[in-house]
Amino acid sequence: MLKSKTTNLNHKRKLHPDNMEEHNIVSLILHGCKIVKELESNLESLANQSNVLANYCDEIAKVFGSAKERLRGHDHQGMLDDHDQTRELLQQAQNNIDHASFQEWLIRSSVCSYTQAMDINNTSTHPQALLLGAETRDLSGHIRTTSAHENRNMGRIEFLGSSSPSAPSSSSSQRPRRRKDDHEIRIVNMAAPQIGNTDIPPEDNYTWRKYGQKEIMGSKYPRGYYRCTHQKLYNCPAKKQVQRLDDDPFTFQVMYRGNHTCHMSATAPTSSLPLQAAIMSQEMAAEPLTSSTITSSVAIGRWLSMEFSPAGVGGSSSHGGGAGTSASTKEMVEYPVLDMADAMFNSGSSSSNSMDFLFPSAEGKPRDSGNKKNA
DNA sequence: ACTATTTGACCGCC
DNA sequence: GGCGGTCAAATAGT
Repeated sequence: MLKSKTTNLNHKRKLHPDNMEEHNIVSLILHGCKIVKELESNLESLANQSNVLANYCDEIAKVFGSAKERLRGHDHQGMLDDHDQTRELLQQAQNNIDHASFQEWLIRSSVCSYTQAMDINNTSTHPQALLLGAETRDLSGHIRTTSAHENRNMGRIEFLGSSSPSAPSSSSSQRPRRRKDDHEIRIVNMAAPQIGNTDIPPEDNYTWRKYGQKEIMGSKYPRGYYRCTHQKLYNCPAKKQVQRLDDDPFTFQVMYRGNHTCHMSATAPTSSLPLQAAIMSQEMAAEPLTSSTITSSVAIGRWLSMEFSPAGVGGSSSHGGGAGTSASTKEMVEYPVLDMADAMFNSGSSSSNSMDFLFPSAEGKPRDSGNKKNA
């Protein structure tokens, strides 16, 4: 009857306690950038010293690999939400490194080795999947996705497709309930925040509203039920269920159901950045997204997922609405990466911060009116 | 005042 | 009938 509020769990899910880690990661990236620059400046003189070059490459790969890992483990905690400091630090990185060489490095670097991850043709890629490096394949209606590389179960993603061949007949009850809708189901394992409130499900750059929690038979931990915050406003059907794994309480299993349609809203902010437009179009092809919720980790996930790999992208007809098209394969492949680099380094004259691409302002996020009860 | 979360009840499906 | 998904009143937080 009367609810006893458990206030200790009643924290807002926007808490991002470890700015320190964020700072460390960016510092790591900065360090990597410096090494790249150093290598670049010495490249000619070291051209015949393969050992030294190899050491440089190792170091670069190590530094960025480490940053990558920490980003992947960290972004779920929403670190990129509060990014003024990050923005500033990356701006320093921008000043620290030559534009063209970084573009080239981006293309060649192991940071972009999320390769298999990226399947632009795919039509059901979740941003989180992109971030975690998911590969998707259409298996006759049964789509399954797994992490391209990740030893831990974090990042493992499965696309299960609709599991309800028998659509429920629309109920004639007073409280019509839709059950087992036709939306595809995607399952993602995500690491729990290691710092702060580990009860908080990892961020996935959407805004969710919890509408239920249930003890599940045979499971140690309850399952939380969330729906898109914009469900009411934009009739967005996206939902997710979050549950800790029995054998690994530090991992959440997140089941996504339904695609976000809230980006359709005319109120959703738009971007002027060409790359973001390209990303948007890819996102649109992949999965409806609200531009207001394309936040940095998604952008970075996209970015990191890009690779100079014609095989991976060449056949994509849905590649970038913004990119126009009949460009050579290489151009088409490079376009997103170069564009991203352009976005980063072309200080441009526009007042808009080029870092906005990576760290869009939080103010763009519309707040939802919520489903107020008609008491 | 408004929004988000909690939680018992309700309901559909197996 | 049991389980899981959802509803919605109560309540906490801002």
